[in-house]
Amino acid sequence: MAGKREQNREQNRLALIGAVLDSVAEKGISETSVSEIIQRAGLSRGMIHLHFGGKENLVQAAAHHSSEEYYDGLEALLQTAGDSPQERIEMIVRGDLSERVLNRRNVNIWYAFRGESRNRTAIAEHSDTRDGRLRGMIHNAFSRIVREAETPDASGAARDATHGTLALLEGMWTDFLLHPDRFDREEAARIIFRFLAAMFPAHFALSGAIRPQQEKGAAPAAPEASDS
Amino acid sequence: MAGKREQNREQNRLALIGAVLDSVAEKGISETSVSEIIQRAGLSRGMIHLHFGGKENLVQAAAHHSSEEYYDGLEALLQTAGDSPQERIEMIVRGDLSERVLNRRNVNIWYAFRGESRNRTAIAEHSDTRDGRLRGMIHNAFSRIVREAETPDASGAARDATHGTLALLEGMWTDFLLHPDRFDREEAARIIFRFLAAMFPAHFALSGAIRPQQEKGAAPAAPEASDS
DNA sequence: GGTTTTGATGGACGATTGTCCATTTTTAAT
DNA sequence: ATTAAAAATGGACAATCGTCCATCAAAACC
Repeated sequence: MAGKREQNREQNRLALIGAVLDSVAEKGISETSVSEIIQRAGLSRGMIHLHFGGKENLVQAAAHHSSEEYYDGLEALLQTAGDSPQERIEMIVRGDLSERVLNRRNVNIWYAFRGESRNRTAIAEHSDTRDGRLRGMIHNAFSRIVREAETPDASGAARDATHGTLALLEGMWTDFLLHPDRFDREEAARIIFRFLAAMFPAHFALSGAIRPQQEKGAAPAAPEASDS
Repeated sequence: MAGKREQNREQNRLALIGAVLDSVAEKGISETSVSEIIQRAGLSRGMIHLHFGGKENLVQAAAHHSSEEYYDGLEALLQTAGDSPQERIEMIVRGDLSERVLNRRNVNIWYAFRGESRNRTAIAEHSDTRDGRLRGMIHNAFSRIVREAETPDASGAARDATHGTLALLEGMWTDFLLHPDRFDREEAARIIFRFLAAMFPAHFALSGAIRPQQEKGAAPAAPEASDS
């Protein structure tokens, strides 16, 4: 019953948001003008003001939307993971490095917004939200690992492991941003697990699936389906 | 000697570059207009076209300048470091996290340029150059460490340690970008060394001042039934 | 001191920016 | 079928963008 009226309305809202994200991913923020947006969305000039009250709010909504998409993808993956903390961490790491989450489009959008987040308050939240939610997921898992392991200074160890894992993931994203061609997802995951295995050998040494053989075997480079 | 003519010329060139960097750090790239730049530099409108041929080239020169500054700072620090590879790595890490290098101004500039680097070729080089040079420094040190330690698969270990350390540093920078207030340099360094100590206990265990907890006790009997 | 040379100035210029509204079109209600 | 309401249109508009050049000021040379 949604009403054709409201249905179209929402559809156009999403078209505008999608157009912003496409343009930001492809041309960058500075070249994402109102003209560019409405052309991509195939809508008229006034729609931005009508639906969002201005370009600024639209960009903010697009940032929020992108953030939600990122989390939906990650949490969907997490639901398919087992209950053990090491399984959850492994799923988070592999999910965060998977092609669905870590691809040219998302990385470009993410870093474009970050670069401008200084001024745009609402966009900074976008990054903060991600950080906060992801941190919570990882920290929960490490807390359990550390508790089981009866580590001295458990809370500190969990905190440091969380902070370190997040930093590693961030670094890998940056790596992908700067070298999308030569980026290797398997290598990125292997390195993270190598660090984790060194810190928690009982939990990650085997599950990490670290292959000692890293002769630069002609691993079939990921197809790298750079969209857009 | 220098000629008052040429002296002023160079001085104005630098004033323009400095104005761009100040503006980018403070207001972001999108708000760094020609008017903004010449106002900060206290020069006339035509200077940009005269000295750089256009705004685009000026911004590019500013990115290059910022990159050089970063490296000068880091290499100056490195000269005061000892010869041992662990000393050099520790100096790089602490230098990269020091207030002289990692501060709001630099981080804002760095990420602002990164966010737009997709389009601006020359700015992408700026990031690449940093990456290439820094990677070389770190990799050299790890190669020596790994060689001394007679690690199996030495080259792979050095490569992974380099990649991981770089990713950790990048992640810490991102952390600073998003939370400059609550960022803790000591904590960041401690976490990195904690990871390194876990990987190379003989080299970093003591200098890190944190005892790695990886030594499993006599009665570890992992409570986890599944693969540990 | 006069002349040449070059750096520096600031306004003119067309292009493009984002906002806003009078108008038209479409859907829902009567 | 008619009316009321809402959504969509596209152009007008002032403001701002970056470029460029005619003009001016001053350092360098003779």
